[in-house]
Amino acid sequence: MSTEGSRRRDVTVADVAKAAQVSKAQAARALGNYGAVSDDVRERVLAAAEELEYRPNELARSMNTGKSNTIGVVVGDIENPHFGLAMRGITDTAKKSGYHVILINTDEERAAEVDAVRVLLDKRVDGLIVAPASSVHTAHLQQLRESGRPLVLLDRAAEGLDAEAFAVDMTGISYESTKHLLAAGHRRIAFVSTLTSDKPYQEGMALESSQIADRLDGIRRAFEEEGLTRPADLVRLNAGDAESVKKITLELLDGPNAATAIIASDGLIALGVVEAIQESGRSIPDDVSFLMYDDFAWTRLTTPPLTVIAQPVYEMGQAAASALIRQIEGRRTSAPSPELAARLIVRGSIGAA
Amino acid sequence: MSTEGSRRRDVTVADVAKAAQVSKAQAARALGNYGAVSDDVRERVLAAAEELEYRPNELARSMNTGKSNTIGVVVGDIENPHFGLAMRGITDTAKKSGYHVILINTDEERAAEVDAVRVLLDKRVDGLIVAPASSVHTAHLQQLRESGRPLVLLDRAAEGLDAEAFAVDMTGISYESTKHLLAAGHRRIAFVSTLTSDKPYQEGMALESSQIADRLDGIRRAFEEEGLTRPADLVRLNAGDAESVKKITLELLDGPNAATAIIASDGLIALGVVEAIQESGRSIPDDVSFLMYDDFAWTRLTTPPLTVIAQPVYEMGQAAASALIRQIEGRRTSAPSPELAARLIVRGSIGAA
DNA sequence: TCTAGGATTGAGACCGGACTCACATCGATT
DNA sequence: AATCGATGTGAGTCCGGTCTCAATCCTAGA
Repeated sequence: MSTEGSRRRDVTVADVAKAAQVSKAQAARALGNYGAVSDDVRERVLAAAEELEYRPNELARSMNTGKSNTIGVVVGDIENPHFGLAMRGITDTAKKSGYHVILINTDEERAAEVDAVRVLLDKRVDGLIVAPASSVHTAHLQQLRESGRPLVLLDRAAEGLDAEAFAVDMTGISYESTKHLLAAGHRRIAFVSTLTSDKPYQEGMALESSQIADRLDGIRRAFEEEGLTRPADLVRLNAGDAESVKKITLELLDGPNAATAIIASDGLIALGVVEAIQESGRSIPDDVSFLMYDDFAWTRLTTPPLTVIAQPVYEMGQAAASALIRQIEGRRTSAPSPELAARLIVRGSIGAA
Repeated sequence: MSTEGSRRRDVTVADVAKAAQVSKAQAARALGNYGAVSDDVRERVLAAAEELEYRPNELARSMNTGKSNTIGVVVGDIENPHFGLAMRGITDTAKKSGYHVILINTDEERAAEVDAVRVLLDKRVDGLIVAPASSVHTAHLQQLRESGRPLVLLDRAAEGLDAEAFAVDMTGISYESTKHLLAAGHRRIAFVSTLTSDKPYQEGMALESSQIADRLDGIRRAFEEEGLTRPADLVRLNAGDAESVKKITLELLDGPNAATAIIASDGLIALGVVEAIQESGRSIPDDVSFLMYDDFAWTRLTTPPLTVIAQPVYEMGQAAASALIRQIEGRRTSAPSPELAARLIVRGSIGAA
């Protein structure tokens, strides 16, 4: 109907060659800028290419160079600003080196992740950046590793997997910030995470996420160092959607053994927790203290502004991308990976217990 | 050093064929599930494929089917949650139809956008979703359109470009919310946008962005309907980074002709404006009223919660993706595009002038 | 028993580039 | 004038699939 005379076939080197009256091989050389080509031929070919609006088919090129100049990124949820920012770091870095990025979202589901990795491999990406949904079930990544394709991990480590991981030292920062809470007199410190789990949390339980495990570890160590025991009943998992976050928050604040401080494991949870606190008529930090991971700009705008754990997310993305590209191009580590340290930014959401 | 015996060549149909003792053609048929294949052969081939862990090379497949099952997405800034959410809508929808997504960031620079489009075309994506940096300079999109490749626009329209655009009716919602402000007694209403421009805004000036133009149009209409004139001096462009946003905000609030209400054109600007207002010791809505575009969760957490214009961003992404896929697959419009209406959510940031 | 017509099958072309190899061409060397 | 190495050049292969085409195999109907 509106298709202007059937989508015309793409212009190929052969077409250019014919127009320039040279062999396909010569045209390819002139276009690809390799081999020996006389000035005369080069000019004619380039002119013809211009004239015909020739554009190389990257697919064909990839096929026999074996390089697609594309890296695959697998994350749990691009809607989460944490990943949005990391993604920005990745794409910026990739672009600088001439790589492009294919993004796949997994909704933090392992099956989707397995599938994503396979799909990207089938598309022959040059390497992958994965934020693994699980730090334990990593068979698919292990396999990927063995196939020889470059892989780096983002945000989380994976057990027994020989791959560079770009994440901050969670145990350390968690320890440090728990100390901060303890110093303010808090003992009933709650931790709320999206991490899914069949059973409620209990001491010593194995966790799917290294990140969460490390954070809990940091908390425990801080408590122990003071000769105290971390209240395991205040560790809450499965805070999937806003509804469950709110429900959990209210539970934590209820009863004689209520929490006096809550740590939100990420920005999405933080929103739910703070909203639930406000809706229940309580105030931060008078009724309950609050600490969250990730320093989003909006955390400065609430009353009071929120005390947060800032992670260099953009830099993590950058670092992951450059490390991956380095691997792809077979270069040995040039510069040691940058620091990637998290830090506690004290604002107004933590008060005395 | 650790490369386990040189990255082994990929397994191809030819390998599978040999293992199954059939011709390459038969193996391909069994694997690709087309043509006629006897049960016996099919079984042997499938078994051999399994055994050898055969995985088809999508690049090769794409090359002679002419389909890459990939769509390209070009946005200004994936770090902006607005696009993060839209992206989520796009990837979710794409996945359902078996498409994958290549993302390119342009930093809202036209040159980068032109380049992005070309690159995606070279990669032979099946179609593109573009959030055009400019609604005026659209030669590259025009060209794309003429090449016959499916294209849909996201978030913004482009002048004289025959392509479906998925965006809300900006003029309408802008008109409506300005009425709301006027009803509260505001006359000095400011509008702050990132849109870059050589000259400061002045009445009747042509703008690069249809989106902003429409919003200003809505504001103007609302004023005119009341027999008033929209104060053009309060329209501020070039609010690029947080610094300039703050500077502009302070300017707007200063002097005898200060603004009594500020409209922030997007979430990033909103953060800067609100922060500047707070830092200058003023309060919302007592000293100045505030309205912003996009209903992010954090807008409910500030004191007071912010009055916003909610856009169905996720749905816009979904709609854009399904429309594009429909085009790619040559189907005629089945369902009419969903509504995509923005709405004013009144919370506490608008008071009497 | 013979045969038409569908089911199977293998050889090979093809997609669009990159690249190998053998064969000129040509000015410089001796 | 014969020789040599450095270009130039075109024919043709290859990458890993899809797909056409002609040949072969079967089986039911006559």
